[in-house]
Amino acid sequence: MTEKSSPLALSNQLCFAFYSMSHAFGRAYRQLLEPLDLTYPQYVVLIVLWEQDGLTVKDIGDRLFLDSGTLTPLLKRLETMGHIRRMRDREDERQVRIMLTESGRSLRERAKDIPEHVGCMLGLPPGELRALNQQIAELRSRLHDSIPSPAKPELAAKGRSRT
Amino acid sequence: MTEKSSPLALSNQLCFAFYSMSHAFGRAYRQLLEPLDLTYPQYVVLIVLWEQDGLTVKDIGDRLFLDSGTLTPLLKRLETMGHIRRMRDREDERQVRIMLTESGRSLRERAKDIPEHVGCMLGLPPGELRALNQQIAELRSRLHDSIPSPAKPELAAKGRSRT
DNA sequence: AAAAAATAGATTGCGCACAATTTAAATCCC
DNA sequence: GGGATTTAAATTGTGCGCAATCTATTTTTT
Repeated sequence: MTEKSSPLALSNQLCFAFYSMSHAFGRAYRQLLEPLDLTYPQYVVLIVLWEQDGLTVKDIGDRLFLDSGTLTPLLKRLETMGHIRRMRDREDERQVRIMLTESGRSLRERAKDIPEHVGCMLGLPPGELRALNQQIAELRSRLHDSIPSPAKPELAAKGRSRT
Repeated sequence: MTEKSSPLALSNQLCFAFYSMSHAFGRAYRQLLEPLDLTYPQYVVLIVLWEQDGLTVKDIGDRLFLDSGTLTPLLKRLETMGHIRRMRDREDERQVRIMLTESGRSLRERAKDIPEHVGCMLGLPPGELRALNQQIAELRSRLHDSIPSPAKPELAAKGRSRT
């Protein structure tokens, strides 16, 4: 077995393909988001809130597969920038709700061309993009299902019990 | 246009698919690598060195699309753990060469079943895995080609001039 | 030969991402 | 009603990942 065909060869590691591609996306988005003074994770959080305002930190974490250790500092920075407000839920004070401000809402208009920009960079027809998106979402589910973890993403934990 | 079919909808963001999948890989590998006391990026660097010992920091950076700000601290930790040695090149003192120690070489034997483990988690036939790997590598090249950057990965810069 | 330019690696600063732990609030059980 | 358990968010600690800058060395240009 040559080095190139070894299961350990770098070029055979699907994980590295995703790792490096994710960083390449990060670098591409960094330039497109720089005029909005946003980082890529901040932009992703705003996308979630543009779809549905008033979500809790847990809601956002479930959608993005991120935990509160990552989200709390990030949301505090967005609040400092004036794009959101963080408020304890009146009915359940364990929960913090995230509301968009006028400034946060207005960023959506400025961001609306970004996906098309990136689509041009990739040169991927919409049908292929959707197919790849769907394939990756399925693989992600399988990985999530396979990871024994106390803080499992909600949708993976449904219907499953752990011993 | 409904929220779900908007170009800004989270479920339509290929970047988020890669971002979240990369993190899912990280979590999966964390458990498999914990017995070897390695982080995922350290493991990826070792994979490169198992293929070819004695590479420079720049060589490793080119292979992994990482810069020296990321690699230098990581390599120092691997050195502290006793898995590698860092040495200035005798002929060109700008370059630092990375040599595996006996400890670093022996980790390869312990790591050899990890890709199969992950393959089981994904449930992807080898042919599909290779096809996906190749498709992602192609997309990564296109993204790299599209990013105007002073520190462009070497292979993207070949044959291209910038004005 | 000497100055200028380029290259390689290291450092600084900042923003994540995650595991583990802590704090506060809500729910459940006796 | 009160204690035990669970849940949500925050905090602590650590390891990246990147941009910008700095230092040292090599190469190129004058």
